[in-house]
Amino acid sequence: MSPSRLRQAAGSKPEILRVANLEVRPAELQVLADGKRVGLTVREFQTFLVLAQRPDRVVARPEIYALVWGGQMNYRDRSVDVFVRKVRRKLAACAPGWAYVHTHFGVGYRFSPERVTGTLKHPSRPSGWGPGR
Amino acid sequence: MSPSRLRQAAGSKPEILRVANLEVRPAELQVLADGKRVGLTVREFQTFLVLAQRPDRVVARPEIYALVWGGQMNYRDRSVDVFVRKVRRKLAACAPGWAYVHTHFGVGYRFSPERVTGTLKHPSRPSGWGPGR
DNA sequence: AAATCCCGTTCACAAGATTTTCATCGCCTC
DNA sequence: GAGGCGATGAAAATCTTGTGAACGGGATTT
Repeated sequence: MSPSRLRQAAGSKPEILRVANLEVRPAELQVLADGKRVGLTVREFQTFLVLAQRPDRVVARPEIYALVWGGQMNYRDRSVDVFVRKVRRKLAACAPGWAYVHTHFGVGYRFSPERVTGTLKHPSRPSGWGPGR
Repeated sequence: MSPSRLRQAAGSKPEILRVANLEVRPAELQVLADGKRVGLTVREFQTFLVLAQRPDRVVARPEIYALVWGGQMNYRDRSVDVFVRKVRRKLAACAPGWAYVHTHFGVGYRFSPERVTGTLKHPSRPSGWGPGR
């Protein structure tokens, strides 16, 4: 996938987003957690933005793929997973005690900032939640 | 691109800028580091000024290009990179131990004076960072 | 007018980062 | 408990940026 188409999509929604302890700046491809700059790469930022712009909604994997990479996702393409993981890791490093991206088994991911109590095996997991849209 | 349009843009913000050990004089197209004048050429100065006037902000390559050269940047035009390098070199020569222009992979550059610890291979690189203006 | 000098552009290649692809392990559903 | 799906870590493939140097035009000097 050419990286050019990606960048333009990045600037499509210039509005700055503020949720919980986060500040997302589409124009600068930057995310701040507690004021600290989370060093997301362009692709990572894109993936995160798609979710952050749809808070509390479960976004299906193919939809995320289509929005970030464009085109249709191949049956077992793991790109989305890999990037969600990278984003999670970096966010966790900047803001321990927070969980932002939740997994919906068999469907996709959902963005909703949550404080994390103690030591959870996985960054997050839902329980009751209907599909997005 | 004609060099005339360039010069006028240079004088657009006559205010003298002082940051860290630098003094930037738009009116004279001069930059002083620790009082010593860094011999920047017009183009070099222009490139540097665009960044220096936007401290701590990541400025995209195309934006830099548009401001200095005017017009749209071709997909793989390396002009900006080349001039950033020239500026870096001259600044480094006048003020060792300082890093001013930082690279943001896939995006562009950011100006923020920083002391450099020991021997770094590259002039600079980003990672985590405080909020940009 | 010819020789130089200075500066902006463009190349080619090396060095670095990021994105993609694989293989494996563990958890979730049925 | 079996099979499917997601989480991970790491290697492989790509794409960007850093550099040094060559090329050319224009201005200046001799």
